[in-house]
Amino acid sequence: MEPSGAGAPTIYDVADRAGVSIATVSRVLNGHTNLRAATRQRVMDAVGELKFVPNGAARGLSQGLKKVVGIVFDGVPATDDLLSVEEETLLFSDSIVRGAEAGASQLGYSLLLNSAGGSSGDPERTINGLTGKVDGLILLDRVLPERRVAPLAKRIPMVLLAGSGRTRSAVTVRVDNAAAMADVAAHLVSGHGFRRLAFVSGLAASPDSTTRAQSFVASVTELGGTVQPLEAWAADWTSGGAARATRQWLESGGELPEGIACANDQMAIGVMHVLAGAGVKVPEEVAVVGFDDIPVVRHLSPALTSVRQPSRQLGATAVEVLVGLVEGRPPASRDIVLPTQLQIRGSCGCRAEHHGLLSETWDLGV
Amino acid sequence: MEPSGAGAPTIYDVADRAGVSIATVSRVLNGHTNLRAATRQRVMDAVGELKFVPNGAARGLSQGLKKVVGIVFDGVPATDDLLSVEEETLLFSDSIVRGAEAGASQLGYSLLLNSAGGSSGDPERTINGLTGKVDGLILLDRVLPERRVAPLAKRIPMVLLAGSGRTRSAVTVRVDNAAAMADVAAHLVSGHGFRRLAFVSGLAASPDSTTRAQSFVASVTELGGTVQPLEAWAADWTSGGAARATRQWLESGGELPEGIACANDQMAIGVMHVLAGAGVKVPEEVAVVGFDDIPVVRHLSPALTSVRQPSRQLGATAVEVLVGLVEGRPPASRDIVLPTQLQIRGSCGCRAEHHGLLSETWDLGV
DNA sequence: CGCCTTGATGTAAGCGCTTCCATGAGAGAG
DNA sequence: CTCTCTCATGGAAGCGCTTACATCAAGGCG
Repeated sequence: MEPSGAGAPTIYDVADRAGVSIATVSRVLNGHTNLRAATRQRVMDAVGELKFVPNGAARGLSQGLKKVVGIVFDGVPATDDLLSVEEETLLFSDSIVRGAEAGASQLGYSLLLNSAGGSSGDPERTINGLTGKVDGLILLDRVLPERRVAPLAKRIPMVLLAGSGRTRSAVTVRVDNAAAMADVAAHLVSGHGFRRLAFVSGLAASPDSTTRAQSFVASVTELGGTVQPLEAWAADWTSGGAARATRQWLESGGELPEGIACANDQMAIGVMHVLAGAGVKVPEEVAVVGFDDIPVVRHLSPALTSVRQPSRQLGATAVEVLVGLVEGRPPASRDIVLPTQLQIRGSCGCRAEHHGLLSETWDLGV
Repeated sequence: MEPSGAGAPTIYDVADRAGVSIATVSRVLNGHTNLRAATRQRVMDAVGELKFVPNGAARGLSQGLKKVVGIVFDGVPATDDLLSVEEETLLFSDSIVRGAEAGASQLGYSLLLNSAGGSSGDPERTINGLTGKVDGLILLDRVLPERRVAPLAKRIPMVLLAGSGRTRSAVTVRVDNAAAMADVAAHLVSGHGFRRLAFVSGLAASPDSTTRAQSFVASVTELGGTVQPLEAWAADWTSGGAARATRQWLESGGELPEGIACANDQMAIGVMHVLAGAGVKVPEEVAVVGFDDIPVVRHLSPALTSVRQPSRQLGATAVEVLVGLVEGRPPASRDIVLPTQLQIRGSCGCRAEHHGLLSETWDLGV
């Protein structure tokens, strides 16, 4: 095998073989009209015989359009035995990526995958370099602080995925955090009749966390409930952090709320872990609700009630909007919001606990 | 924003600004020696001021090297509510992809992601089109039948991931299925002293399945055990299929083996499901072992003993080899084999069952 | 029956970059 | 002080493709 397709047939070879000019070949390749059927056929034959595939680089150069969009997610440490709870998070971005890939290929684009941050070095350098290889860029939340986004967005079409929606510098595609937490609040307060609630937040710097917190507090209050001080239940997105916060609250004699909503599932798991250790029964004594609906939460006992995000949709939509931007079509909105869905299970008190091998959501298709 | 980076600075702009020729700019950009320090500095300044990023397409065209490799995995139905066991499989290819991405970015390459098959139409067309955009291709097992691989591999550097290793047309990177099953056999026969075993296979057409089956049978036999007829326990990679096979065996009065090894985890889950339904205790009456070590199996009760594959490694290695191929370095071997590791848990009888909220492998880092 | 129109095809420029070759300016040697 | 030789730099070709423009043949019209 020659180093890198040396000797691959070019459009000239096809033209020679078909006895036409390269312009004609290009025309049939691009589906132009105004071509005699016989000519088109001869060209197609030559293409087939030579197994000609147009060189994407040349095409990109001459059209100023590479038909490639990039997606950047936050890198994770490159250990192979990452067996902690946090591994489950990956599924979230992976499934966004799958959605994006599907969307891209449907539009005739390819998806360039890049992680940034983590072990991959300076995210800004990485992203900047990418810029030359793609027509547009999708940034997952948290790969770049918001103020770094603006200058980049000026130079290349860009959409932010799962950002706050408050960024003015780029189009955002995200999930309706506020509505989701309103749902949770409604279910807990109106549905179950709980009044005294708590909210476990992620890092204070994260827009996702603050939005969820604010919306939860607002909704609960409006419905006549109260939320314990957010600071007391502040954590950092990890199960460990949430466990620590929960333990401190209990040990300091804090009153047990009737329901605890968490900004993500990992933290809900941490909370349940500590509660179980302290002999507090879920959901009998306190209800727990998560966010993200990562797969594993269906297998906890009780199974965790959680907010499901349309992650593939998120990815597909982001690509659609981005390609629109690239091709000069303005987006319908600068802030595109997708709906979530509350997955009700046992941890809020809605269903019996599950201790079996498999939960009922597993369809074995037997 | 202009449609697609129109007006982005080019190497000419940089040259003008720095008062040098484009050749010189190109040299400093590519780290050539033989440049006066002052010149280099002026160029770098201009690059910085203009925020110049070289156009990848132009570069690719002129060097005949795009610095992009593609990875093709098998597409899945694009439903967003794919809540079945099979969802967990995704984690396997996703984590290969992550490994590949890491490997690529370390080598200065980018990763082009593509699914083929499934809802994405004719895989061969997809892959063929990709050919023009990349310098080399990684194919995950099962995206293309082996005989279709050869002609493609002739035209572009290619590595097969998780293939049989018997393909002569392309370099293969895979896991040591044979050794893995030998480990399982050894553990069951020599470790636990079982003699009467069974093996649940995947689709007969899959090299992964046949290799695992053969190796298991050979090892068990050599160690003095016996394996029930493979045909009786033949399934199709899915939990439903395995459940069906198990049920049939039991209902037809087949003797319960002392241990059941499965070609993947989904099938192990299906088997355990049926056993539980039939009142057969695992691991007391029969041991069950899986393959892949997907995350969820740690949360079954009993937790499933399974073979862990170094999936990130697999991806990273594939990229390394591929880039070597692209750059003209022949691979160390045409068939690269990575080791697996047997994760011992409760389902083979090694540890107490786990009914708690969390299994002990979950490190909360509290 | 010649002129203008229309449709099919060829010609050539140019996309932004790398790189071979040429050029010119010092610098050391004679 | 002139002659090579070296090193830094510029000139220009060419990578494979698209596309504006030129060309040419055929047909409709007066």
